[in-house]
Amino acid sequence: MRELPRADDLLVWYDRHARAMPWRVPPAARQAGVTPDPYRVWMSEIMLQQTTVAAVKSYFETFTERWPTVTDLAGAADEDVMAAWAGLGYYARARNLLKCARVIAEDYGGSFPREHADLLLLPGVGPYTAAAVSSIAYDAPETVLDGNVERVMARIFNDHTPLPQAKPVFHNYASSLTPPLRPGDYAQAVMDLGATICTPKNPACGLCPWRSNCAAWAEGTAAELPKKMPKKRKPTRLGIAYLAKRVDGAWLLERRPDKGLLGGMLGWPGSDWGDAPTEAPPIRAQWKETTAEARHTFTHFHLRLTVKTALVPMDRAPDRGEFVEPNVFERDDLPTVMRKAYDLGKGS
DNA sequence: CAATCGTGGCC
DNA sequence: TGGCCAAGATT
Repeated sequence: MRELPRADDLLVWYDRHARAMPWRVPPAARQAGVTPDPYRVWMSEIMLQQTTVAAVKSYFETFTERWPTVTDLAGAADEDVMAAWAGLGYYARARNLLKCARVIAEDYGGSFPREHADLLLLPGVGPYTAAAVSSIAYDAPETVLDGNVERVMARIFNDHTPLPQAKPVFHNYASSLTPPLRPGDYAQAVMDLGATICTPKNPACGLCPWRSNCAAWAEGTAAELPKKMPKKRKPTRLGIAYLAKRVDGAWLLERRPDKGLLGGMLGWPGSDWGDAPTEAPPIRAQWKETTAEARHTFTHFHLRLTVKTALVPMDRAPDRGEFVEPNVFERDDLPTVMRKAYDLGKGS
């Protein structure tokens, strides 16, 4: 009978191999008494939802330099936060980030609650993030269950139950391994293990501190776990984006509604996105079609965006959207799909 | 509760 | 190229 893996063995590994990250207090400093800033822990966890560490780093630096405290962030203008988030994706996170900051500033006197149950009530904070903030920021013995931990548990216990069905069971596995001492470092250690050793493809089992306790290693099934439900294939949708440039260089843009795809972000006025998009120019003009189209893949569909451009006189009012002066317009305030359309149409 | 919600890197 | 994957939450 194989023994359960011990948290201590992982912590020893973590003390040696913890990756340096802008939001992380390294294990040595932590054990010397340095405590993490809950605001930075929360900020990083929101940004890291379904997003790679590499993609998050520069955004985290920008946000925390521009808004050093949750009170600063609470006082920011919506459009500034959305623009700063542009390119990172899943824009509901940015809207909820700001909502949450305002709740913390107004209802909690600027300090984050410690309890998992209280954190769970905050906008944009779900079971994972509540456990992450509670454990990492306050060293509470909560169990984090993210994609890394799911993979590690599936392998340690050689459980072939497909996700997401297996989630509750995997949480029980993870909970049974969570230690009362250094739970914050432990939470980060399991995730680091999943990110660097117990990887989705070609896991480096030879370097794993838990190898001798891993059922999948013993059975040779590590690489095929965790099992997942088959995914649907993505349909392709078509659309038209209208890039109107006024003779002074101002661009015609539109703020998208808060709900739905790219909610709250700036974008080019456009058609619907579907099988046969209907023409919907936002202003009367001589529209020209660019030769290439913008291709972009969202979570659940492919988009092929036809870009049309026009030059319009100063005195012509648009039916939709607002002109943004050239000294105010920033390409990088746009979500990626809109940047692609801009890159195709900016020269015309 | 299954569907929705971005993007970039990797193979 | 296209599917997979990443420190998930919301409805």
